[in-house]
Amino acid sequence: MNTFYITTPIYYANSLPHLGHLYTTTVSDVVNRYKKQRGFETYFLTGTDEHGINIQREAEKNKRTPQEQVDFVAGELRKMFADFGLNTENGGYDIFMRTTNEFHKSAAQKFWVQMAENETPKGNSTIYKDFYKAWFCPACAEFKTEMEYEILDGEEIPRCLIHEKPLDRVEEESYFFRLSDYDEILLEKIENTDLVRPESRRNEIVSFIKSGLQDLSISREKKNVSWGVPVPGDDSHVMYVWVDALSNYITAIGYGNEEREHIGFEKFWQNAHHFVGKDILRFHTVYWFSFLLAAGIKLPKCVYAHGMWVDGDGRKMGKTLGNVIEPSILQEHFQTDALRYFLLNEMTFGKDGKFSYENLIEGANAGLAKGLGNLSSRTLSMISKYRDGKVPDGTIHDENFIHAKRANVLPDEQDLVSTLELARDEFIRNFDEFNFSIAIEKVWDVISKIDKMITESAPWNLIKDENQQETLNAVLYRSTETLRWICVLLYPVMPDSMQNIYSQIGLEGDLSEMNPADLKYGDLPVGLEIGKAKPVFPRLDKNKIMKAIEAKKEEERQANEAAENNYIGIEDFIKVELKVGEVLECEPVPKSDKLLKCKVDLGEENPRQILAGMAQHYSPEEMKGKKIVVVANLKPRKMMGMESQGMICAASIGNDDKPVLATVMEDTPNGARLR
RNA sequence: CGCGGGGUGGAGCAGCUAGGUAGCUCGUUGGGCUCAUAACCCAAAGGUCGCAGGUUCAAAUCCUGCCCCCGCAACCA
Repeated sequence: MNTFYITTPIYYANSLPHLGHLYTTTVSDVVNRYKKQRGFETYFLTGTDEHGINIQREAEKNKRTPQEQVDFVAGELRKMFADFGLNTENGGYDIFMRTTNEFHKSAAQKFWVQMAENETPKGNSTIYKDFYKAWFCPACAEFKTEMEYEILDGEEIPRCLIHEKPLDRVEEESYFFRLSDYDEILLEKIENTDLVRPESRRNEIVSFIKSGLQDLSISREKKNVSWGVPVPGDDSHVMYVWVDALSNYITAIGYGNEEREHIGFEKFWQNAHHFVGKDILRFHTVYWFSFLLAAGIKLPKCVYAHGMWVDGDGRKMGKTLGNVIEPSILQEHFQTDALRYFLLNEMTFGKDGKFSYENLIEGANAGLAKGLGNLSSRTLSMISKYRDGKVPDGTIHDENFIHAKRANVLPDEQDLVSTLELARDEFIRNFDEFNFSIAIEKVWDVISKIDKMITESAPWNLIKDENQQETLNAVLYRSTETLRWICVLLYPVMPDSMQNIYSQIGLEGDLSEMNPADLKYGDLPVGLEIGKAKPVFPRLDKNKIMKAIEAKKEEERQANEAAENNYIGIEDFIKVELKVGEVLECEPVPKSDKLLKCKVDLGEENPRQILAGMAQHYSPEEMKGKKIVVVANLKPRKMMGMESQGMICAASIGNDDKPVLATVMEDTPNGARLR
């Protein structure tokens, strides 16, 4: 059996699920189902990339361990995929890959070793150790060359041209991958082939390679980045994302480990397809291909870069603009199949597409409710009404030809058959090329043709005419048979709904196992008892849905506003008692580097004992007699065995938080309150 | 000269690689029909294909120049 391996990117586990994840995984799911129908043994991978400094930081921010952080994000993503029927139980992905899987870590190390053992095409060592001294843009997560940064007048630290932020000077020991030796072989593989698609993206990659490749840093010192896979044979380094993350595509199917061997690395890798967003195409071609070449592993069949969704006005989606499409809202208001149809139909695969809730509602109503759903409904209800719910024989005998012609119906079905066959072949051809929207359009041409046939032949008149009974039968049979074809063709796009219509026709069997290429006109059995007809695609009430969505967005916006701008009300401020005090006595705290012990007069009966962490910057003598500002109602706290009954306010400057005492400009009585 | 995408009837797009009557969806207007999810069918209106040059018998399509719009903090397919 032919095999087919499809992957989404493994999504970086430091952000919550969004439309982008949903889109790529949905498209991959559609292709996976399609290939299964076509008789391929398929394997479908999605998952999360869980290592690296950003995860570490995100974990810190959320007061979690890195493992807890990635468990959380991976869980959220799986939840979303399940909500949209993309999980294994619903016939979706075969593995939710995680780079923190133990089998992956050891296999990724094997991959590293295998690369290191070979020479580059130009006869050099593939991996070498060097010192890294370069300007690094944390935002790009990339080192910048002279061409990629600018030094503004009067500044010493260059700024990234993209982000316009100062760069970090990074100097550390690092393992390097000798990418610069792979330019020729990459061009040979990529240029003039279909390996990277679509063509416009391929050109971009080709010109990137031609502009010169720089060796790639593929490790970080463990003391800086601990959350990663250790470099084999050198515990002081962990792999920097690329080798670790990209190799998941092969470790998941059994490369370099026993746990996944049963999936079959040889079997599936020979027909591997990566679907990625255009923003990460470079990593999946230049880097990934070079790694594979270095390890002596065949390249995948195809890397396809799809476009991005922008909002209805063509702007990028983002939190600041508030135009993000929320998976939870999609889940709440729309059928999954309607969404799948929209995602596949609306975007010319490979280009950017516009997405708004309005577009989705209108698209689903036009294509599904008014189009396919209505066709199914009118066809089946006529069979119920006119033929007792049984599919009639569509043959028109010679003696009735004349009647059929009068009713604008062709006596034989040959015209319809060739239309259907052409549509089927075009559908398959375009689907094979991942031209989803064109493939879908072919089906809608057929829907339109049947709608037209029904209107022109007017079955509601035929039923009244004794001579037209065969004509009516033919119209009904042809419509129903077309509907059956459509179910098979569109199954990958809308699995549940097509199975639903299929059973309403009265047919049994699993569409997932029906090869569209095997469709033959006339396979719909005569006399078949149709099932109960019920609407498959309810018409969406645009006003109602938009109102609900707006209300929810407004609610969220207000919640965000309160949380985001860190304003506090006067009632919060007033809780803090700031008072002027005078340092009466001051001495260092024994065995402490930082603490000074002060007696401070706050105009109260007794002076307070306050410990302040400023010994490295102020001497006891300097402190004595100073008028200072104290937080008077801070909960007392013990430090170095002594109680501190307040806090001395100071500005904090520089990287080492050097304190600068806050004081008052004029003589002020002790105990005066600041407000 | 930062990088990239794009400018085609009211809206969203296809067509551009291999020049030859400008197409699709939605919307609008009028008509038809009633089996159907206020659906379906027919017809009409509506376009200087961003601008200016060039090549050509012929340019939305090829060449040159120009103008305009969008994305490029973080997250991120």
